[in-house]
Amino acid sequence: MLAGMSTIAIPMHQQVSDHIRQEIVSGRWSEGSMIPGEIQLSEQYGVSRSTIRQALASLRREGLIRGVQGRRPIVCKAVPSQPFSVFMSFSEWASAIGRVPGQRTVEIARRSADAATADLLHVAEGDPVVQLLRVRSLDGVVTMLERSRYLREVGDLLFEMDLDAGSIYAYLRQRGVDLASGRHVIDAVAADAVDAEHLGVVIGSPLLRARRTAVDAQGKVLEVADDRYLPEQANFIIENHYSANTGMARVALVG
Amino acid sequence: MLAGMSTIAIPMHQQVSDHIRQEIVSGRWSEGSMIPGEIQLSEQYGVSRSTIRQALASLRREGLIRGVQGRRPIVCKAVPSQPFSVFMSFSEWASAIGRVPGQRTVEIARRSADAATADLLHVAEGDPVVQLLRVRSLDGVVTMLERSRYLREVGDLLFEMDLDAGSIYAYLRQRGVDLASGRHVIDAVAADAVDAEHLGVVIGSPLLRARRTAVDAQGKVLEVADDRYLPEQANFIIENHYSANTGMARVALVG
DNA sequence: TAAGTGAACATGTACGTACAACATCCGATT
DNA sequence: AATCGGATGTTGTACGTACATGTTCACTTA
Repeated sequence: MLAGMSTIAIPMHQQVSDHIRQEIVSGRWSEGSMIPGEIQLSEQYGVSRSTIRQALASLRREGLIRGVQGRRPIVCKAVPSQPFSVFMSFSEWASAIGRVPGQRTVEIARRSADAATADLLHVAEGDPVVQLLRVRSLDGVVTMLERSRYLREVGDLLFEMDLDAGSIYAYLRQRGVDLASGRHVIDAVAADAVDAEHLGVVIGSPLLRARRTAVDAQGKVLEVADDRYLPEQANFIIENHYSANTGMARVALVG
Repeated sequence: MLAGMSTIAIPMHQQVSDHIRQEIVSGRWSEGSMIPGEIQLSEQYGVSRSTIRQALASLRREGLIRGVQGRRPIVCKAVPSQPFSVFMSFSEWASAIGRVPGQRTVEIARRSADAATADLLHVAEGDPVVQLLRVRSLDGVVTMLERSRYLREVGDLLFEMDLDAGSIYAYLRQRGVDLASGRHVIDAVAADAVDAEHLGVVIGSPLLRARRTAVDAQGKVLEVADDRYLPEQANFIIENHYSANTGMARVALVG
């Protein structure tokens, strides 16, 4: 039976999927091999087949297994998937890929929101917001220029922090600000004068832009950012599978 | 009741989710509003609550609705997730977002693989591959320049097809070629002479590049492509959540 | 007026049954 | 020997029940 059962109410199907996920990521169930059938799993875990199906549905969504009707599911080959915090935070990302993150804060300021910022942050035009401009590097190599704007109540915390020391994301979480989801809109832009100066390229050079929005559990927008990467230094990978839907889209712009 | 029911076996839950999806994308159920409860839907469609839940689960996965226990689900604002085929195929994508896809084939040729192509397609250098250069448009507006290279056995099928007519992806699937997963590596590049000519921009303009790899169920690489988008016409959106791992990553390049 | 309580409603979890559709393999027939 | 069936195993679909857990709102009470 399940090892980690405790008194707090963790749904059965989640306990099962967690357990199976362990089998997979630990490598005990190797890539490409078939996993036990639904009936066998239901006997093994002592739950109904419906519950097993619910658990397997999660794993399918995550892309860990896939299969077709009539055949037992097989373990997918590893996807280059990064957990939320790694994808949201430059510092945590750098650490996760074994590089040393660096940052130089060009400016931090509290000022009134212009129309565009107000719209993105869902505040009124003229409301105070905290604006941040940072150059970020990997192993000392300049990689990205970050323009962030924070909701005032969140941004004010940043004045108490040593911005060049560590991860803003980790700091905010420690202070009770919990980001729950994020959205990256990715396109390409030509470097403007500010980009050119800080990234060390000529004006007009192609940059990879990720416009980022960070949202808390209640759906309140806490941060919007415009990150511009040197395309030689970093890029984004999206991997998707026939059976597993992932949170990505290609969109067309009107006009 | 359901309008489009027919004799062929489309699962009930899919018919329901298709129907509800229509209500949403058509705007009849407006963004942010609550949708009917599960019980009410089950009476409306004449199916069990289990079936309704299965339908709603799909919509939740696609990001069209969201909700919490005890409260009726609400219609999400716009976009997020697209199914595999929509993300892999330009034509299916265009249709899904309500635009008319267009294409002009500049060249289709069978030639020997150069070193870079051979490496990506996992064939020997000099092996024959099928190479394709197409300009793709939305509603008649030039959007993307596609450079594809196909494994010979797959690419040969394309000579029998009217390339300017429809979706290669759909055609290949019909011919028994089933793509199972894909990978997009996204960055920015400056337009070269070929890009400039076909996309109507000046050399050096920033373009959004997606280097695409399509793989079948056995893990064999069938197609590699270099798609260059006008950043004003299309971009990529990645949405991720604290709890759900999705198949995306930001990577750093060495050297 | 403000806070608290509970009924009504809604979704989440878990069980169960029955049958349909598909894959695989083995044996019989050609 | 090759092909065609059918048995068997497996997942997909659809139904149903029961109870747990969470939200909302109207009404009661302090």
